[in-house]
Amino acid sequence: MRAGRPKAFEQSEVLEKAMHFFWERGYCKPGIAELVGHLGIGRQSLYDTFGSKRDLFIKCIYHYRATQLSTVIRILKEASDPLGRLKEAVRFFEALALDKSARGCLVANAIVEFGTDDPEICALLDETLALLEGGYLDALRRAKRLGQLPPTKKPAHIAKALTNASIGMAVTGRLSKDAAEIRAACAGTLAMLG
Amino acid sequence: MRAGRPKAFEQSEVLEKAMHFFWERGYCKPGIAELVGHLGIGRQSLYDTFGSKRDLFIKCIYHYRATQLSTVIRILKEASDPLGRLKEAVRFFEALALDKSARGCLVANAIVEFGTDDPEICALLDETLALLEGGYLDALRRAKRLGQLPPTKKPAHIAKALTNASIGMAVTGRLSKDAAEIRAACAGTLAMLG
DNA sequence: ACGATTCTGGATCATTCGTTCCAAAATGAG
DNA sequence: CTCATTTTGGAACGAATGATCCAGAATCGT
Repeated sequence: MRAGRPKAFEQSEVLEKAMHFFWERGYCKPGIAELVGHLGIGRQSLYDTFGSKRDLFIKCIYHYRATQLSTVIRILKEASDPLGRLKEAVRFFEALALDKSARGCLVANAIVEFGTDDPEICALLDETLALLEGGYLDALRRAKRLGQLPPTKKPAHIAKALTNASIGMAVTGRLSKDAAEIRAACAGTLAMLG
Repeated sequence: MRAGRPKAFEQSEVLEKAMHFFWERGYCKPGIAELVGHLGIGRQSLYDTFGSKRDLFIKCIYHYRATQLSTVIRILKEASDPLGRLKEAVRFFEALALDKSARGCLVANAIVEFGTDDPEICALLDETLALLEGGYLDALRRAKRLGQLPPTKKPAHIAKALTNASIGMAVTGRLSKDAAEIRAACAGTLAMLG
């Protein structure tokens, strides 16, 4: 097997950079030139490796799921102290909103930006959101079984409401608000659990 | 005072159409041609009357505030039964999310789309959100005074959390989800009040 | 050295962007 | 009618869009 010049970059590293780029700058606004400038590879290498801008973006959503969202879900699936895990997860989104870069959440941003006119991406985003909701639901059910949750609360409802509030915090995080305001919103949200 | 051909359109009617257009299609994606096609006036009339695309969008935010957001705030400021008003307001955003057109909320959409790179629009959106939060806070304080709210709940926190959840519902509404799912999320959110 | 593979960036593509210029048509008041 | 004003849309602007082609340099295995 003859072989030529080796790849000068790690595909996964570039994907990581691309994810952070779209996360912060959005999909529609920045052009290819700006994107390439942030990736550290040539324009043609980009098209050869990842296909179109849209293809790359879809790969970034999967990467976001695997590297960012998965950490919240891992927290929620831990066996001990499910109520504590729930608070921890909400605090994760609080941290998102507190972040100075005001990136929000890649998935939430994409939901808004793509609207309904790209069914494939839309379905992918919906599916991604369902993963988070599933994590919440799992922890809520265990919390209820342990008596950590008032018996009147319905896990299915709260799971959806927490997912919803998480998205809200991600969007709120795009405005650069006082840390105190964000913490207050988070504290209010946790009132759902008591 | 000599005068010529009269204006063939009502400025406020065109503004209304423009608002609905940006609401549904976003700001960045659609071009001027598509916009003009929906307004029913000529391209040059658009620039003469409203200035640039960005100028028009800012006017649309004000219009949205005056025609859409104001109805929620009016509900929240009604004197009687503040807890009922709060539920009514949350149900307003539930209706937003249930809407088949999947428009979400113009303000929430704009927050995501503009990120941090347009300080003027950003400040306007922040200010607009504060109006909603103020409405929630007002009703919450009155509810607490009337004993409709558990004394442990802090109106300032809940007001921010409800604002946050409202944004979340607006974003969730951009995905076309089952009505049942949206109603469940809404029901869970209302658990904050009990 | 040779062939194979990859990287890079300039040139180029058609398209679209927001915007401006302009000229013709329309319609009012004096 | 005349003049002022407004509407309309074609033409054009420079800039930017996403994407492709291509040539040259780089770097591997043989």
